[in-house]
Amino acid sequence: MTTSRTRPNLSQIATLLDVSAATVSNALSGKGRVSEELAERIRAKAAELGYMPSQAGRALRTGRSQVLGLVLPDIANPLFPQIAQAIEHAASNAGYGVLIADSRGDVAMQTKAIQQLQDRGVDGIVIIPRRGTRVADIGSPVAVIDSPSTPGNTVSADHWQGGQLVARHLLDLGHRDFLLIGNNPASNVQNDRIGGIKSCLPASISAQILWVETHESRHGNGCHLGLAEKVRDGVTAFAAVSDLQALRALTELQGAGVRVPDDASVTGFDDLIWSSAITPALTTVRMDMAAIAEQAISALSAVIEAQNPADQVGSVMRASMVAKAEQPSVPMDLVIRQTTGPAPSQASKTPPAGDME
Amino acid sequence: MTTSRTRPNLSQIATLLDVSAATVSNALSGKGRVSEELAERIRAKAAELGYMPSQAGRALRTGRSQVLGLVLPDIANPLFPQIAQAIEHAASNAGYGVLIADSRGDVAMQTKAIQQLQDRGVDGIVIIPRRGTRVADIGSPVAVIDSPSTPGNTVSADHWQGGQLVARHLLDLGHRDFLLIGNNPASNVQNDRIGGIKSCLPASISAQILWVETHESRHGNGCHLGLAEKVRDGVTAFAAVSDLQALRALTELQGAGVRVPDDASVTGFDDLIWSSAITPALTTVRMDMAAIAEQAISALSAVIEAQNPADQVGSVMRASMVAKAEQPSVPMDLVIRQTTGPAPSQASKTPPAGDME
DNA sequence: TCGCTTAGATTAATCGTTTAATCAGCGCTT
DNA sequence: AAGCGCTGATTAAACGATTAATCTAAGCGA
Repeated sequence: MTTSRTRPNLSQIATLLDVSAATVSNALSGKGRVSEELAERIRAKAAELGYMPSQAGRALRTGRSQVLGLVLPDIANPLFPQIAQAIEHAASNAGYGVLIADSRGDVAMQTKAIQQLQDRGVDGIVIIPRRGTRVADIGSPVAVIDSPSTPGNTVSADHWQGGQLVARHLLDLGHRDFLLIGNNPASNVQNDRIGGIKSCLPASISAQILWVETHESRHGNGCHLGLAEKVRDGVTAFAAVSDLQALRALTELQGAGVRVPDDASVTGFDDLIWSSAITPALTTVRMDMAAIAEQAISALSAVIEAQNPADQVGSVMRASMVAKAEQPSVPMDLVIRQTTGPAPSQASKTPPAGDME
Repeated sequence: MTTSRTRPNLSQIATLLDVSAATVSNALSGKGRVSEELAERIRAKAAELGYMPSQAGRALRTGRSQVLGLVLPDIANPLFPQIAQAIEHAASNAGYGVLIADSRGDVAMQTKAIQQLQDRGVDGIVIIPRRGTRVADIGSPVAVIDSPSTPGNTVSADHWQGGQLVARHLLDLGHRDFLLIGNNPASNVQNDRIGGIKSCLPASISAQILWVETHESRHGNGCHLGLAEKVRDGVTAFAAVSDLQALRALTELQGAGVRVPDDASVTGFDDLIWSSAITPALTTVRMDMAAIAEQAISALSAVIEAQNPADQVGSVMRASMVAKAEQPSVPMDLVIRQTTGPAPSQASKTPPAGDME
């Protein structure tokens, strides 16, 4: 009942077993030379007391905190849950904790966030850069998750191939008139996705591109995208570069009386949480975040372990600290749900208004 | 150019200034007795070298890691970005880092996640419990964010009052026939919201409740909720307990040809990221996460500072470690957008099919 | 001038772990 | 029998910051 709840430490185990603290340390870490018999007794006692090494003590001695930083340019990103979950899981499996940093959407603060993480003594940093941003050499091991076409990228989904998945799926359904919906043309990720789609479309296929941010900067935030008019012009396939845009497209079309998928098909990217909850459920392309996180963490810990902790981080001989993954490009998966269907027959190219039920 | 990039430490500053390390420590922390003149010189030198105290060294000595744990039952929760951002910001202002823990939706793993955080030496834990879950005494300072009606709650939004906001808004618009859409009846938060709504509705008002999970367990996942039929039966106001359900309702209604907000109004809760991006933009109730996080963190750090680090955490005299906030209940804000409008006139109670444009 | 207080600094111990260096036996070889 | 090599353990020195205890003058009143 009156169990002393002080976390046990090495020397407590040591005195209890009448050995030295060093021996206990050696026994538990498997290093040094300890007889198997004694090692077993030590392990037993440690387990009995529920011993857990003090991170602070260990960190001080080894110079390793066993903590990674995770920085996203905009933590409000709807993908954040997926990313954080995957990174946390992979990191935890590798023995690391994950410290989050927020730059609140401010590009300048990204540097400050990184700085803060370093001040807290993280061993490395996983960074998902804001679109277009290059990550400079920050003096810590770092893994970059962006897009395969970004220089300095460690690992990411194969957005291009994801785009091809979308294109082929829609092509197979008979669609011949596309509208590609992107948000911001400065994004590598979005450009890859769009590039992938276009790479699969024969020259005979019509494919316009609509950049939402550009459009909004002219017509105001939350303005109509004029998608119903596009349908009247013959567009039957709306391929958005993110589920967010796809949802916007879907609701705008539905509100205008265009039936999805009967009159037009809609696809997205990322499989955000609500994509399967809406009516009709969204056809989308999912990235294998678990695999990506796995690659990122293992590449990152390789860099961390490679660098000598006693290293003065001097001028010479400092290899780049940005991690390179074994498999830098992870395939995406097409998730076919209900917003995609066969292209409407040519005859009813202009869908009748008021057609319902 | 060949600047030694080793992080400077106290003794480096000390030897450089020909004083003792203790004096440097005292000068920088403002404790102890140091002449103002010397203190100034020390601060200057520290700034010049970009000195940052080693967290490991400090943690070892003081027993404080300056790190908080954040545990959510399900990190995939779409509210997570908002929460994480707010908590991180408040914690950062209070000098804490935030370590995330994921229990991957598994209730049993929640305990393990907490354990892991403690092993990493966090000073305290912020926990948003899974619906219905009680947080047992975990032996660390803890702040609980759930609902005001939850025993042991530290701080949360005033979900009841939020519900009242919704009810009054819809009442003002002339609605007299409500359908309340919840997800799971075991959730304190959802019950509070629904309770708040109902508390404002006179007895003359019809208000049914639809629990989505219960409904789905009978009709399969992603099934139709039969909302269009409800409209035919006279319902004009759909008040969902979360934006996720509201979105589902909205798309189902739109798909069935019900015009929102002309034929029916829809409201949600939480103001999730996409709520303003859809057409029509969703009327919802937002919680003031910044204020909530602020309260949680300040209450938590009060508990942390109150406990004696040298405390053996023995049997006696251990006050409860769950933090109590000054203002445990933070008002919510109604965000009126486009999914709510005046109730349709009695005459057109049954909306004509195919009415459009 | 002595003694006392006090400002301003230093000493040294401590937190818990790791690890290089050392040491004590013991069995074997030559 | 002296010396060598090996095993299984111990010693002691870090890592970097904090802080209680101590020390040294200087200032001041009596």
